[in-house]
Amino acid sequence: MIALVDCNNFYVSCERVFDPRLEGRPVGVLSNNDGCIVARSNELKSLGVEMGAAMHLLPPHIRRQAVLLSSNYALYGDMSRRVTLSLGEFSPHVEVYSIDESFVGFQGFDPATLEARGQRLRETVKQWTGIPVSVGLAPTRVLAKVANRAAKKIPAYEGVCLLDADGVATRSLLRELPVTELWGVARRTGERLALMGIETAWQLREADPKRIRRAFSVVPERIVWELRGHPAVTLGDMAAPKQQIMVSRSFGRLTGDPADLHEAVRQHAARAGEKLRRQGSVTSAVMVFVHTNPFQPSQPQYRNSVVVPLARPCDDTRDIAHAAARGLEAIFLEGYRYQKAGVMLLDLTADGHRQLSLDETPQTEAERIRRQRLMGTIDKLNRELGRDKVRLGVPRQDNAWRLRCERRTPRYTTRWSELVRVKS
DNA sequence: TCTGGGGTCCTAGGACCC
DNA sequence: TCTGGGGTCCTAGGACCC
Repeated sequence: MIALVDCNNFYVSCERVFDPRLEGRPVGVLSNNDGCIVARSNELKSLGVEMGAAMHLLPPHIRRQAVLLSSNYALYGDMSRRVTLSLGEFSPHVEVYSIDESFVGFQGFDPATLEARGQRLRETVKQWTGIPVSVGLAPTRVLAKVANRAAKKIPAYEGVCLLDADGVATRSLLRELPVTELWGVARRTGERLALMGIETAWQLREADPKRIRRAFSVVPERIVWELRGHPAVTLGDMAAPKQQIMVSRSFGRLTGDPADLHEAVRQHAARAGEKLRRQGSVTSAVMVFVHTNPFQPSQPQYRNSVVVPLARPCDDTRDIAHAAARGLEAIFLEGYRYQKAGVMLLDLTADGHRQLSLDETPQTEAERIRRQRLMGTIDKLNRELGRDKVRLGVPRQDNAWRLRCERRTPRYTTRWSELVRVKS
């Protein structure tokens, strides 16, 4: 059996841990740039606010009632880590699936004890971190997702729902569940399944796996097997190094100034370099992209990207930033108002496995070590003194690409200076 | 004024090889 | 009238996730 442990309305719950006045009120957390809603309390859901709703399109009466906060990723990331640590007390098999969800393996545990374990897990996480979680237990990951959904929605479960492969509860839940509510089935697949007469999870479970595979691919076929209780979905090793690293942001306001784009791209390149070194990889190609605001079709539209190969795989921010700058020059056009720029590192390999190409002069060992020390020192200073204490180049004040985040709460768990805030 | 950011996996199709 | 067959590798794009 496997448990899916999912934090309830995670970002909102994090905010509530540090500000109990938010309890019982409609609370929303906004995306970067305060653009749209990415987390909602139950009270906000009841007001009919959809996930992803654009902030500037919210009706005035909702804006008056609701508490809308900028996202505080430093806080959420740290709280997530604490929840994960707590889960480790209950099983040696914890797969962190996202910032607010983990699969916890209960292979070999006495099934009769699982519901009680689930309850104890909930209570423990709540007590140790302040975060409420729901627990779905089932023989497969897809069914554990279904169980988790039931644990959240049906009060009688009290936050913990255990489903077996073929029980009465499983059948009745699957019969009621629209197929697009399943993990791995979204709108596109849902539309095509509907044409085949498959609209509920139960109907998909009863479908012929071969037929599903022919019509789609192995992905939906695996879901059929999982619904029947045969494990077919295994997660890749979540701790494995990323195969690509992306850093991109929408700008705080549109800009056509090349200096703005250059600064943004340089910052993104630096952040990407940090991520790259943290996982001990090197990159051999840097992709840069820019685009205008697609939500303003009346304005001239432009989007472009370019891949800049590196002479030699590296993890040096200076090389990455230089390549990114060249890429930007290649695709930048005057006369447009840009909304977003991004940097992506491609062709990642483990450091130490880097290959020399035939025509390059090998970097001397001393030079390599010198670079490594420099980057290591910058990363260390930034870790210890706070992000961006040391960086290449200093952005101008009031640059257009700076994020808007006017409603961010203090980073309670990672910044002393913000924890002790004296209001005058 | 104003609409997020960062990933993975799979498949189809082209290039290329013998 | 007629133009092989099978394999690998790579890339672009689709679909999905939170």
